[in-house]
Amino acid sequence: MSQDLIRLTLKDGKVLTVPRGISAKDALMMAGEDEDSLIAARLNGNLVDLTQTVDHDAAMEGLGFDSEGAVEILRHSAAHIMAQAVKSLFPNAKVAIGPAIENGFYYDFDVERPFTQDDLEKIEARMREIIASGMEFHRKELPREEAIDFFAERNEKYKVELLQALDSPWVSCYSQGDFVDLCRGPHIPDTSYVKAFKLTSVAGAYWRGDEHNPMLQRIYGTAFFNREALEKYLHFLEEALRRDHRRLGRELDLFSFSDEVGAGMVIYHPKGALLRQILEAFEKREHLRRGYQIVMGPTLLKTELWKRSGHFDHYRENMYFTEIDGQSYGIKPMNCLSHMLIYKSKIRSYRDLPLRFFELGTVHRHEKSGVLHGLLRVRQFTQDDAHILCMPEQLNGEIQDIIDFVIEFMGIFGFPYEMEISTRPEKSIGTDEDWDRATRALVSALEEKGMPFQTCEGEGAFYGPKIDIKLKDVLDRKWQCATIQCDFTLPERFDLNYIGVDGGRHRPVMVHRVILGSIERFLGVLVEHYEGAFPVWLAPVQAVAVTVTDAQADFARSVCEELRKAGMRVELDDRNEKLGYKIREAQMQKVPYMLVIGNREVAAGGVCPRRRDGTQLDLMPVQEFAAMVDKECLDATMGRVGLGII
RNA sequence: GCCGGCGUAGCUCAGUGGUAGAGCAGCUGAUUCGUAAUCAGCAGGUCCGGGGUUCGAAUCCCCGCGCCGGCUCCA
Repeated sequence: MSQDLIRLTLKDGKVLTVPRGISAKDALMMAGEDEDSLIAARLNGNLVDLTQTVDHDAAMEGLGFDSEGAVEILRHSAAHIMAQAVKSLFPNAKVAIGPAIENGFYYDFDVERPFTQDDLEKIEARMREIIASGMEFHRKELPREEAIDFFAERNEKYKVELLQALDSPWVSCYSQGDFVDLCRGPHIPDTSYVKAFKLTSVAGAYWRGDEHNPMLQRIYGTAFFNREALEKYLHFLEEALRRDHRRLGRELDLFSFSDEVGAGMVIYHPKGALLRQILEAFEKREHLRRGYQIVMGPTLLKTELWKRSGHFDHYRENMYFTEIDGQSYGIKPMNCLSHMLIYKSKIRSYRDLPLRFFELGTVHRHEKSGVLHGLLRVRQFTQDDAHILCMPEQLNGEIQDIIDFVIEFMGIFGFPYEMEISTRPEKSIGTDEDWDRATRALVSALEEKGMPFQTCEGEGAFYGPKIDIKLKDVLDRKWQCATIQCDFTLPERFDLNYIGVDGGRHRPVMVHRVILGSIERFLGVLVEHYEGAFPVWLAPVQAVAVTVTDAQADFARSVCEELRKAGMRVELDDRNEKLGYKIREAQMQKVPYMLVIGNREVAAGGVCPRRRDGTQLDLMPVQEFAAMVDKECLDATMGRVGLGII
């Protein structure tokens, strides 16, 4: 083969012989790719610009609009365009970093005054000009020192700082028009590829995320290859807004917050409290079925005890303290302490293990004011918390049981989920042997269950490795709820032990775990997931009886009474309003069943249920309706919950 | 905690220095009606709290509380 030819292996396995030094774009066009749909290329697995020249044999693949990673390249380029616009409007602005993120991009700027909404509009307008002019992105490689001089000259101290932290002697910069930015690339060929974008918000953000650093101004935006995709995304945002649990919580009269009470404290109204009671009743039954014992500990415990557990040293900032009779007490931020004391209340034998203590434990954590968010981030919340104390050889089985528990619950609520194992972090306690054994127990439990999982190296708690379960709601948003954590410190600090078969004392292994996590957060997620239209087994009000006129009130009352006796949660709407009005209201309250009661029903002595989705069922006796709803509840919960759980 | 925005009737919001408003919800009355809003009338406010500027503050300034969007933190 001639020296001037190289061989490119294409995605479909075909080999293309091309001149050495050809651009990625020309090579891909020779391979039959459509110029208009290409935005970048993959060379030996690495993303590169279309203008990249190829000097050696390689594997090559074109990146089209729909390819994985394509939209990230677009968004990153959009961030550059935004930075160019900002620099042209605010020449004194210093640029920091501007990556693509999930659903969009951002760029951080150091500016004299924060951006306003007006500024965003001006920036958007300038971006549109830049996009319309179709400026090409040019890559330039230069020695790092040269780049430092370049940016230092332009007073771009953040870029200089970034460059100084880099190891490589050569770096790359990209320019479009007069704007030059330090960047690894790749980028879209020219600015006109950004067919649809929007700047969404502006917020303060610390340089490198560290609160000791200066605060920069971050502008968020998003970009797409076509207008429809942007519209779809904006529609998704609207959808999320409609499902917002804070709004639905008010509209459905579930809960509220009050500035007189204080930030981050939930007030449950009757329907919200009922919903929570249903969840809790369900949980208690499920834990008892699985051999957990329900326990209850106090809210206030002496500070001395928090010192012994290590919470005082490691978690004090988040705790509330008070003084009673000259004694310092701390309000519990976790439930483990009394569980430790229950374990220690008598001598334990290996025959007693495993012990599984379950508590719907209400804890207080002093979260920073800026992070509070509806039910999802509060200062007082209740965990479905349990601590399992077992022999090391029982650990694997216990973990498997918990995983089964989680899987079953996620199935009942209709959530897909992902699992992650987090391993030993740098700052941690315990022997290597402990960590290995516990980590292996977690990994093998997941493997034996055939569960796929991700590994997050060094992300474990300082006291032990953990499995986190992230559920995904109907809008594909991820929420952390369940977590399974091994703990080497507490059994040690509280000197827990059991008498083994050999008659000697041994240290039990401890597992902290929650299934729903915080009941508050889980409720918030549930509200958003179902958009407030709870499945009938969870709905605080399962049916509303609606009279057509006053004449049916007595019969309607007797229907409600009968249904209540059967365990149904039912309300009566006998107000002097037109039927349509009452139906509309029940519909907006998302009640699963409406029982319209007019003269026909009175005469027949039965009900004609109407489902929330508008389907109309035939006349049936009241008892038959109750049996039907009971079955519906049981079917949705794998036979666990019927009528009358509360 | 930090940056920015915001706080007016139960809810959604108008009102930018000169007598606090609308729609929905509520109450009263009429209407007694068959599957997503009947009509009329009435009532409803420490304009988040405190301080200041001003002849006069919902409106301007300061402090605090709370909410929203982020950052950060998350044993």
